Amino acid sequence: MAKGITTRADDYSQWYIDIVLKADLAEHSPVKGCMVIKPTGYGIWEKIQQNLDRMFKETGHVNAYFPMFIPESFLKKEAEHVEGFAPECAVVTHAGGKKLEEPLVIRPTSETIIWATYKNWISSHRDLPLLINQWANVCRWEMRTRLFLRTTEFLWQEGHTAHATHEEAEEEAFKMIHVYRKFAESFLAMPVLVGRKTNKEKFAGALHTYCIEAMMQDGKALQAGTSHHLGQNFAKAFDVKFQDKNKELQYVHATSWGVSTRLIGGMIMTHSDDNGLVTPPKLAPVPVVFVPIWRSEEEMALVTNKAREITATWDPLSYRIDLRDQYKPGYKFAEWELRGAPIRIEIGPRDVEQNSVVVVRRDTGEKVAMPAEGLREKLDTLLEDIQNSLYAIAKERMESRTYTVDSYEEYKARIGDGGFFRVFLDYTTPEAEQRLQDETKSTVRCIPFDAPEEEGPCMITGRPCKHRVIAAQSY
RNA sequence: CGGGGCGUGGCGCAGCCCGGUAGCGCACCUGCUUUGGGAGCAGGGGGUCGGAGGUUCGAAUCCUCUCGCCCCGACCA
Repeated sequence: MAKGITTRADDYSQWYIDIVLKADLAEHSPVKGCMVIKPTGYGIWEKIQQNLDRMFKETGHVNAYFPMFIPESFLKKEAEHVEGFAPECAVVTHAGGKKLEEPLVIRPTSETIIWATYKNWISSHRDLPLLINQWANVCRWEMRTRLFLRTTEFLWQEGHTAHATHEEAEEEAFKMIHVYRKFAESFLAMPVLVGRKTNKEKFAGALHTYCIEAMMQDGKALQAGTSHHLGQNFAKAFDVKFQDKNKELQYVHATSWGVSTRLIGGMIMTHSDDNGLVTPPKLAPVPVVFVPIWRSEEEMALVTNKAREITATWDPLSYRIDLRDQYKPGYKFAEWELRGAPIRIEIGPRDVEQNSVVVVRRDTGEKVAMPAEGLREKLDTLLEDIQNSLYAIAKERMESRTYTVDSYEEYKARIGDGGFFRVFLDYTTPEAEQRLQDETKSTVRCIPFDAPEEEGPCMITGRPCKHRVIAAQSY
């Protein structure tokens, strides 16, 4: 067992904290709720950025950057929006040694500053659609924080688009939640449910919110990404109009969508084990690490030269040779395991002699000898196997822990054990949802897109429902 | 905001009850031996104990106030 890591069975929450700290992903900063993301953690974020950014650009979006300071009055322009964010905003009242005329809010999200700007960018239907994304930090003063899952300041991307019609905006919001789904599945190896939030759970200021929800190893749900159809709410608040083909002035239709460093928390809680971090190969900053083994200077030269020879034509970012000589091989094995490197390669004098290496996969611990010839191809296959296997295991877990329940009594009895519950729940008014939250500390996570038509009585109010929703405890 | 915990070399902790001028492990530096699952020995450097005030000949230790962080619950990506 790894040193100093609480087991999941013992205390899941403490296990998570131990992983983050011991795998050297992040540490607490001097300010409450803030964290320093260390190179190992940031390397994962960079992989997330690179791959998502590509997906955004492939779907026609471009990047820009808007400032983090927002005039306080901007926030107040959209009533629902203000209400949603006011309590968690950090406000700058002094700068340059004096009190500011108007306080500046540190962005909790950028809708307001962006729509104030779009007003000047949009005048004709020819300016639409406007498809912009930004990578940024935002700040939300939460009561309770957790490393990566909920920090006072966090990194994210926020897409903000403007469209000529309701239908186009709807299509965009729908398209982007599917980009997130695809990213979660193929890069994070994290299966997700795709669906719509209830009115109670939707973004303040949106017509509706789409989401992807993942299940962590303890059975709790994690909202991993959201996409909002904002309708004309912000266009009206910031007076953003365009002239259509019929020379009519129209308010534009908007969307916004985002994922954050929370994804790293999701990745950890989906795949890691009691020995440390497990990183899906596609997000691993160092997918393959060589640990050379030697007893003398001669052996060191022999072994490291062999490792260099094997990797001569490889992408330098696809592997690392751990040449540190202050640590013994055993220490390095344990350390790379703790840090989640998907594949470790042990290479010592015996291997050099046989022109082979020992390959160890992080997820299963399986250890096999492989010939040095054609190693790269074998590793690529193995990395793919690991990626697929992680996904398959997570998917199996999510499916086996999704239950169909009809009675509220049964729900109350079982919700504490975790899992997703397919239930009839009337979300057309807040009543049932409120009771659910008060009585079971769980919420409706989403109305899945693929929920089949199925009639039944709400398990709380008895009112008729047309399909089931997913309820669960969540992070 | 409520409950719990903590603040002492970089990290983790002991010392506090019964005041006497700071100790242990890890890490770090030097040297030698080691190196296929978290090396060993020897030598060495580094802190005035979260902050302020008070009691006292003397405070990490006692008293008062204060600041901060973490964890658990009520709000949220």
